[in-house]
Amino acid sequence: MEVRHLDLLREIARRGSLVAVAAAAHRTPSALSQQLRTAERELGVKLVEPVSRGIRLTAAGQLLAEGAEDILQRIAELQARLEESAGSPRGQVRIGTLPSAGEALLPPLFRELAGTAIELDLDDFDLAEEDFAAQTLDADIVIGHSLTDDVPAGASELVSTLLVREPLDIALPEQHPLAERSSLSPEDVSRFTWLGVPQRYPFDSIPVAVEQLTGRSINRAVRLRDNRLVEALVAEGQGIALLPRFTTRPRPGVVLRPLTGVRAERAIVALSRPDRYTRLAVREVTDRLAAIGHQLTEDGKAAEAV
Amino acid sequence: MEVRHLDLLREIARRGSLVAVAAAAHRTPSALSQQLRTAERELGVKLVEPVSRGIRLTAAGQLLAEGAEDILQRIAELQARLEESAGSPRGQVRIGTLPSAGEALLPPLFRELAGTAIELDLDDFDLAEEDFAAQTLDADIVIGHSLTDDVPAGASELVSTLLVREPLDIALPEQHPLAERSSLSPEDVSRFTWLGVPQRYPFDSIPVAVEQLTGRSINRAVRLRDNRLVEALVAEGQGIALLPRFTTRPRPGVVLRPLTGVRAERAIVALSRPDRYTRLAVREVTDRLAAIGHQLTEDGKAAEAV
DNA sequence: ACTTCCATGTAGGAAGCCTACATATAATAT
DNA sequence: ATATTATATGTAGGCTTCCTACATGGAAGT
Repeated sequence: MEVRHLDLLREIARRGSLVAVAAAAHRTPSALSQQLRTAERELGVKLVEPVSRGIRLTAAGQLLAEGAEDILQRIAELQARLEESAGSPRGQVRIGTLPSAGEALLPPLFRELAGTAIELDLDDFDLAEEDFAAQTLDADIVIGHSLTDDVPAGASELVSTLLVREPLDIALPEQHPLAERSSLSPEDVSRFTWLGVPQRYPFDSIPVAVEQLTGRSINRAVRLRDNRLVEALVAEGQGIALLPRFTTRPRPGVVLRPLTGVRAERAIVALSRPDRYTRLAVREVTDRLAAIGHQLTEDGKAAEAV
Repeated sequence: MEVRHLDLLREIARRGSLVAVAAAAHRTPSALSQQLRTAERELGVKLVEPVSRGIRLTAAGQLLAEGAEDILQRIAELQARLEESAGSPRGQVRIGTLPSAGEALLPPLFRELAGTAIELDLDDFDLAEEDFAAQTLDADIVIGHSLTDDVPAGASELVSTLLVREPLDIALPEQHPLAERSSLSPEDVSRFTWLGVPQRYPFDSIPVAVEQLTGRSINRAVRLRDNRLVEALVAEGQGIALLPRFTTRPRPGVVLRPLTGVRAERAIVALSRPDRYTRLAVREVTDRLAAIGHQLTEDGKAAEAV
C-alpha cells in the first residue's frame, strides 16, 4: 500500500471528482485514473464506481480514504518532529490571501524570510466569508477575515490564528461635512450615499447593521470589490465607504473616521488544515504573520497618538 | 516522505547493515544505498553515517525509524480492515518452521488452503530456542517450540499462539528391557545410553533435568539434530532417545513410552511480529494451524484410548 | 600483505509515470 | 432531436526512476 494511493483516495473523498483532484495536483485526470487502476490491481479491490457523469468511492475506497486521513496526518507529524529536531524549517509554503490583508502582511513576511529555506508561493482571492475555509484544500495557509467573530464561518475544523483585529473606518472626501468630526455614528453615516460591496461579502454586514439600527435604508451607489477603486471614488466625491484602517494607504483627498455604535472591525485570521499545520515551516510562517499583525496594531496606535 | 523510505529505515534499524536488509528484501545493497541518498535528498537530512565497516543511523534516521514503526503498523492495520471488509484473505504467507513440527502441521494446512487466495512460502530451520524469535524478521509466521514455557525465550514482543502441547516420550528399541513398562521414571532412563541433541538445543533441557534429579550423569553416545536419524539409530539399538509423540511416525522396532517425574513436553507455538500479524491472511493461517494442532492432540488421545 | 566485509559509485536496461490526444457516456442546453 | 458540456478512461510515446552488474575504496581480521 503506497502513500501516493492513499493520498489520491483522500483527495477524491474531499474533492469529489478526478478533474478536481487533477487540477489541485497539477496532473491530468488520465494520470490519476491510471493510478487508481494500479491501486485497485495492487489491493485487489474496486475503489471507485461510476455514478452519473463522475465517480464515487466504493465502500472499500471510503474505508481506505478514512484510514488515509489518519496515516497521512501521522506522516506529517513525523516530518514535523524531524524538522524540529534536525534543523530549521524548510520547503514551500503556499499562502492564499485576501488582497487587502496581503498587501499589509506579506511584504514584511517576504523580507523576513529572505535567506531562510522557506519558499513562499502566493495566491489571492476575494471571497464571501464562508468560502475561505475551502481554500485550505489548496493552500497551506489561508489569510481570510471575519466580521462577526474571530473564527470565520466554516472554519471550525481548521487551525485558526488571529493575526490582527483591524478597525473598519468610514472613508470620506476631505471636504465632506462629516470630515470635521473625530468619530461618526450610524445616524451620521446613514444619510449619505455609500460605495458598497457585493451582497454577502463580509464588509456588507456593517451597512446592514447600520440600516437595522437606524431603521433607514442606505443608498448604495455601486457595489465594488476592490478597495483601491473605492478609495479613488471616495476621493472623487462619489460617496462614502468602509475601508480597513491599516491597509488603506493614506491618500490625499481622503480621510478616515472611526465608526462607533456598531462593531466595525474585522478579524484577519490565518487558517490551515491540521495536517498542513503540523509542518514546522507552516507554523513558523503563521507565527511570523501573527507577529507582523501585532506590529500593525502597535503602529496604528502610535499613529493615533500623534 | 515515502513509505518505501520509512520501511528501509526501519529495516536498517532492525538488521543493522545494508547487506542484511538487501538480502531480506532480495535487492542489491547498491539499490538500497541509492534509495537512502534519495531519501536524504528529499528530506534534507543525513540519515546514516559510516561507522567501522558499516553504517549507523543518525539521530534523525533513528527518529524516522521509530516513527516508521508506528506508521507502518497503522498501514498494516488499514490493510487488514480492508481485507476484512472487502473479501477473503489473500496474498503470500511466509512460514518458517521446525522440521518436526512442520511435518505434522503443514500437510493438512496445504490441503486446507488449496483453492483459496492464500499462497504459502516455506522455510525450515532447527535452532536454539532463543533464536526462533529472530526468524520473525523474515517470515510472517514462525513455528517454533519451547520446553520450559508456552512462550519461547525472546518472544515477549511477538504475537505467540500455542498450537500444541506435545509430550516428549522415550523412544526405545522394541526388545529393550524398559519397553515392557507403560511409563518410565528419570531413575529408569538415566541408566541407559542416550542419543542426545546438541547443547542448548531445546530437547537437551530434559536429560539435563533428569541428571539433576537423579544426580547421575547421562551417557550421551552422540548429539544429533535430525529426529529421523535418531529414530533409525534407536531401532538399531544404539541407545534410547527423546522423541516428540505426535510427530514421530510409528515405525517397526521402536516404541514410545511416556516419561514421568519431569516436565517432558514441548509447546509448539506460532510466532509473528505484530505488524505482520495484523494481516488477515496471517491470522487466518495461524488460526488454521491452531486448529490442526488441536486435532493432533485429539488424535493422540484417541490413539491412547485404543 | 592478503583476504574479507561492507558501503558506494557508474552505466545501462527495464519498468513505471505522466502528458497529449482520442473515445465513450451521461447530463444539460438549444 | 441535436449539440454541447463535463467527466472518466484508453493508447502511444517520451521522460524519469529504479534496480542490477560490476568496479572501487576503506576498514577489520588473518
